[in-house]
Amino acid sequence: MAKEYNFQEIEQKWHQLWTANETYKVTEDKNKQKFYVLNMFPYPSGAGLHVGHPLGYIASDIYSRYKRQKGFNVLNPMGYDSYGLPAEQYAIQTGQHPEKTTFQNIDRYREQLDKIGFCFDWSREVRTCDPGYYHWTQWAFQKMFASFYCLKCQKAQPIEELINYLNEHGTEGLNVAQSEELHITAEEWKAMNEKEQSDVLMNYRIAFLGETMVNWCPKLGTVLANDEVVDGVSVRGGYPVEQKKMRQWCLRVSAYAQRLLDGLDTIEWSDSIKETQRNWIGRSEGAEIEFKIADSDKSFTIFTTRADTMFGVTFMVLAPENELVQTVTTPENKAEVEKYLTYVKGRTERERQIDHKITGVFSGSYAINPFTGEKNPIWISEYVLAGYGTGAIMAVPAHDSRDYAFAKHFGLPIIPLIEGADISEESYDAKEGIVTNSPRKDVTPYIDFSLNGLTVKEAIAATKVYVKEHHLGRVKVNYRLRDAIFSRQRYWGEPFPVYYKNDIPQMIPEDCLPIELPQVEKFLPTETGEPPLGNAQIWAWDEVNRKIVDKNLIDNKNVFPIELYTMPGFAGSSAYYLRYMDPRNDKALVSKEADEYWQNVDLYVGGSEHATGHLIYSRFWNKFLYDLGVSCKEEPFQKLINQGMIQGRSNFVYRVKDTNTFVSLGMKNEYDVTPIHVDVNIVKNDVLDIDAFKAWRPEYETAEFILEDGKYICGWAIEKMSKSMFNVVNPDMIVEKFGADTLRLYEMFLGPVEQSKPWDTNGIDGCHRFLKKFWSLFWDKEGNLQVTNEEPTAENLKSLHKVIKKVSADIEAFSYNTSISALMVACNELSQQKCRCRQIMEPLVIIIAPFAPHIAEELWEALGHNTTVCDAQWPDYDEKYLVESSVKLGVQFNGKVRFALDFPADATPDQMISMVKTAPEAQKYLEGMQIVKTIAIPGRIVNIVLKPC
RNA sequence: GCCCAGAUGGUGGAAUUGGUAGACACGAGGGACUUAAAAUCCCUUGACCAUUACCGGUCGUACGGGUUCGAGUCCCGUUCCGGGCACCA
Repeated sequence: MAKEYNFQEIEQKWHQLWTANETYKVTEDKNKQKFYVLNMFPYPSGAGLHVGHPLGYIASDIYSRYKRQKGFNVLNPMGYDSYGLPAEQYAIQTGQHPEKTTFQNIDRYREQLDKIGFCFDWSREVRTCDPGYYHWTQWAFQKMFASFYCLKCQKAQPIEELINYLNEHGTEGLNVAQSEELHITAEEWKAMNEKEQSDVLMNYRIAFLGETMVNWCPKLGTVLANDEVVDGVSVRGGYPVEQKKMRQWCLRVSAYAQRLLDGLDTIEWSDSIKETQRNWIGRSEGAEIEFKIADSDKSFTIFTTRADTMFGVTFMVLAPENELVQTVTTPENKAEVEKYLTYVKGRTERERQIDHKITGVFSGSYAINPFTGEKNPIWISEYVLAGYGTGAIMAVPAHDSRDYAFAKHFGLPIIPLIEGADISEESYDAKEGIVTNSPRKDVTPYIDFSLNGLTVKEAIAATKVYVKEHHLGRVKVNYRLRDAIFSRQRYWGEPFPVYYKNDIPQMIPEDCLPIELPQVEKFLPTETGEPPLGNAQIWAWDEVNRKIVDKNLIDNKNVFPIELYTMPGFAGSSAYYLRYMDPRNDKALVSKEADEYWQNVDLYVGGSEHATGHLIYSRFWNKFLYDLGVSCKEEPFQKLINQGMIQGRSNFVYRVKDTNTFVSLGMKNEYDVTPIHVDVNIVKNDVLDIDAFKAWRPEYETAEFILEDGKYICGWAIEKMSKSMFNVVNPDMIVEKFGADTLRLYEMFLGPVEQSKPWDTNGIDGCHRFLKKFWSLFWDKEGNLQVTNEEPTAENLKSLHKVIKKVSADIEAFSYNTSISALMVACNELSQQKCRCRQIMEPLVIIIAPFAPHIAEELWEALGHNTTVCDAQWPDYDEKYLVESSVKLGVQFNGKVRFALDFPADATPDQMISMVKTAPEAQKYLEGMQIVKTIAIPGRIVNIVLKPC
């Protein structure tokens, strides 16, 4: 009896040994080059790990193991993003503390992860809900509170510096990131009381309390960040979201907009994700130009990217929320304007986003074009957004499609400014062409400024210069990137280390951190509408004794209320990669030594759905820590691989209407049938297990079947993986049936890691079969190791070196499916060659180890090694074994292959051509023809171009 | 509407980046072993034509053009699918 591949025994054995020997524990080792591999840590949901999770983990595990064998000191940690809404929602429903369910879920995740054989260093595990961890989330928040962003030095600076500046100069000449432009003299600043000064500083702090329009989700009872809202509904739960003005903690992410944009050029991420981030940041260069309101001493500023179209402005538009609306509305128009504002208020964000109705109202006032002196009517319309630019625009209907639609609808004039542009049907928006009508001599015969004859691009530049020189406005860069709303009205999140003294927020001293999440009985908001933390009794700060005390002790002297908000989900996930470097440090987020050794993440693996959330926030967070000198690298994730989504592959059975008879796929068109989802776990290769089906549901017990070829073939469709479609595949079942090594191999063999693909177990047998074949290479019929010390043949060496070359290159390129193919080929070749030389087999075990570590360890041990295969050195290939003495090439005439010919490997192009000319097979093609041209590339191609004589 | 990435057998996918398209695997068909099943092994498998057999031929990488001795790969246009952004001035 041959020795069987008993994967269950093997895998269990090695899991135990790995744990016992701490095989995957890493320490900072200055003698070795570091390599940091990181997976986006999971949120431990109640549903457990599904087959989509391991995809990325396996890919990065292979890379980690490979790098380790290449001699790198590899950090490959894992942890849990363990604060979040689902656990809290579950707590509200069942009364179970979210910590309890979260920990249960974590245990289940760990169990599932362990089965797959990852090389995580679990001694470095972090959990975002652990006080030892969120200590540093709170700490970073306090640092942001204590900082402002200097635009001149493009860096976060201590707020004290700003205070000093205000003391000396007021806001005069201040070039910093701010919520709004303030004009305060040093004297005014110094005359302010504490509360007023605090409010002024909020305008500059990187973490600040802001009265802003927020996305309020009534159903979830909390505010949401922009990336948590899609199409006017919450990403989690899909509940409606409305705009509401609220006082919230915010992070001044927008201050870093330019650095976030520039940094993209220094990192190796996919073009599509960089593009997504660029869109999200939304940089646009333009100018702010001031328009005076006619018959008034007031004026307002608009933002435009098309300064060249100043001569085509025919009206102005204010956003309905713009503060100037009241000012510009004349008494005669007041009633109409009020009516319109009421209409706009009644429209939800979602409605405004979905249908773009052309609506608006004339305010009665006019604005004076600073170039031409023309009076343009000021309109109010919802198509202008309050949150972007200045909330006011100059309308150039000839060259902006929205202005055009508005002008047509309300019968406003349209003046073309570009030569040859046809604007009879639609506006000409392209930034191309030659400018004309600028100025129009009939309107402004006196102006000494002309754009006529310039291209649009030249005209934009010329206008900006003119605006600057004549103090009509300023050149301005706008970003769409908004500041992040940083507070949530929820329980299960990091508490803010903040208390309120006379309504002025104060930071709890750094040495008193962390402020631990208090226990509460109920997880819902309080009866008075306070956030859930309002239910906590022991939740007040005693300033004198420096500790948390009972709320009843609140007085106005030294006990104060603590912030009731908690931090959002992205707080904990924004700097976790730094914490893994030094996870148990209670003196700092990360020690200087650990940070300088591990630097940043070399390879980050995770889903692309985080492109505008986590991947922006953590870049921002890291840049801030970089400014502080905590992180030595400006970008946290050097290379990013986005694993594709795993979709579900659903199966259907077809029930004949009004019967309990099911008809096989091939004949369903002959009947009137209803497709019904069937559990994919009772279908194999689209063939239904009829007995299992009958047992699946009581109503199918008596089911009858119309078969084809004695089988019931199911239909299939690619759909989202979901319980209701019975297409969820759990990795545990695969591990049980085929082993972790097969699962690993198969998930990688499915296709490129970055591609989304349906989960389809149809091919899993092939991978399992390969492992069995591989296993049997090592054992003879009696179950003894058949590896010998024979000298390998040239053929053996060639097979081995070919596969080493291919697999090394493919792993570096994350092309795991092709490396597995190469391993399969090598296995077949060596099996055919009946190769059993140790010199061949040992390297083979080493290169299969990243993919199938359990079987590799077992064989490595059988080969007589008492070290782990993880530390076996990755073999180098030698080109000399791959060189052919002769190469068979197709000989082409006029680009068509006619016959094959053997060429010496070192033949020169000329020699190749003369060989072809003299080859007997060639004569019938050469006859009566003359050679026009010859092309020969050694090892590649030989082609002779002929034409008749 | 704008931007990005794609389209290759019955299926998942290869193709050294311009050099014999379809590696590898699944599925399917045929065969061997077996009382039988499982497992294992061998052969066939892009389409069409030709053929007793051998040797062959034509067409083929979404569609239409182009560059080239030669195009899945490069260029122009079209269609379709996926992703992102979207009254962003």
